[in-house]
Amino acid sequence: MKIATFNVNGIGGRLDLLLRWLEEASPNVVCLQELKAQDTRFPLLAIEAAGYGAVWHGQKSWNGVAILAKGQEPLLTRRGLPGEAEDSQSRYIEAVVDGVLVGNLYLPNGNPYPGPKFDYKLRWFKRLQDYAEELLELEIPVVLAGDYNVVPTERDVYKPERWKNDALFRTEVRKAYELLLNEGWTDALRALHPNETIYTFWHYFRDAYARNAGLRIDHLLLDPTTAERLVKAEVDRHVRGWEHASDHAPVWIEIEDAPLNKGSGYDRSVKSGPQTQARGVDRRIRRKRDEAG
DNA sequence: ATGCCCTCGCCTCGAGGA
Repeated sequence: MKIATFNVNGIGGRLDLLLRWLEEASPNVVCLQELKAQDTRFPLLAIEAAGYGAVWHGQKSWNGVAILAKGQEPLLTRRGLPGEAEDSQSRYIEAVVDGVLVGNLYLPNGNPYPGPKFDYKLRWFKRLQDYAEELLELEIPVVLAGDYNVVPTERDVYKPERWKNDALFRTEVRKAYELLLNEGWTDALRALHPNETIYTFWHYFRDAYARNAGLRIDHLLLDPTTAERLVKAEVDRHVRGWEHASDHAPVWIEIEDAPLNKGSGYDRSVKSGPQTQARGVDRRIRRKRDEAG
C-alpha cells in the first residue's frame, strides 16, 4: 500500500501536474495540502476520471486539504482538528482507507516570529500532540501525513544558521515535533534514510531547486505497528523540476500488508474487503471515542 | 535586513507563503 503526501500549492493551477503525477506514481492514498480553493471548486470530476475517490476540506484562497483513494471512496472520519472551536482554517482531514486511518494535516507556517501567527502555530501543534495521543490509544494503524512546516533537525535544511529565527526551525517548533516522535510516532523518511540529506521543498526564489537549497518539511508519521510494516519511503524529487511545479515535491511510503495472527484486529481486516475493513476500523474509532466521552 | 517567485482574488496590486 502506497501512501503519499503532496502540498500542491493551489489545486486550481496545479491540476494538470497532479494528474500527471497520479498517473506516473499511482499511489493508493494521497494527502493533498494547500488546495487554495473553496469546497465548490474542488475538481472532483477530473480526479474521479483519474480513478480516485476523494474527500476534502476547502477554504477560499488559503489552506485546504484533501484525501484521495485509488478505486474507492475514502471513509471520512474527521474534518478539522479538535481543540479550538473558533479555528476556521481548513488544515486537517482524516479518513480510513483499507484499514488504515490516514490523518492529513497542514500545520500553520507561523512566520513571522515572534507574533500572533507563531503563537497560533504553537497552539495548533499542541492540539495535534493531544489528538495524536488519542489516536495512538486507538491501537489501530495510523498514518499522520502532511506539510508540518517543521524542519526537524539541522540536517533537514541547506543552511541551518540562516533559519534560526524562522518559524519552521525555531527551537519550540522542533521540540514539539520531537515530542511527537518521543510519544511513539516514527518519521518514515528519516527512519529508512537515517543519514541522508533529503529535501521535500525548494523555494521558487533564486533557483533554489537547481542549487538544491531545500528544506525537509513534509512528513509521514507512523504509529508503532505501522512503522513495523514500513518497507519504503521516498521523495518524488523530479516532480519539483516539472513545468509549472509546486514548490513542494510529493513524498510517499510503501507499507506491506498487515500481518496475520497478530491480534489487534489486523487479521480480521486482512480477510475482509476494503469497505468492510474501513467500516470495521471506523466502528472501533467511534466506540473508543464514545468510551473516552 | 530584504527581496527573490508564485498563487489567489476579481484583480493588474496586495497578501501570504516558507
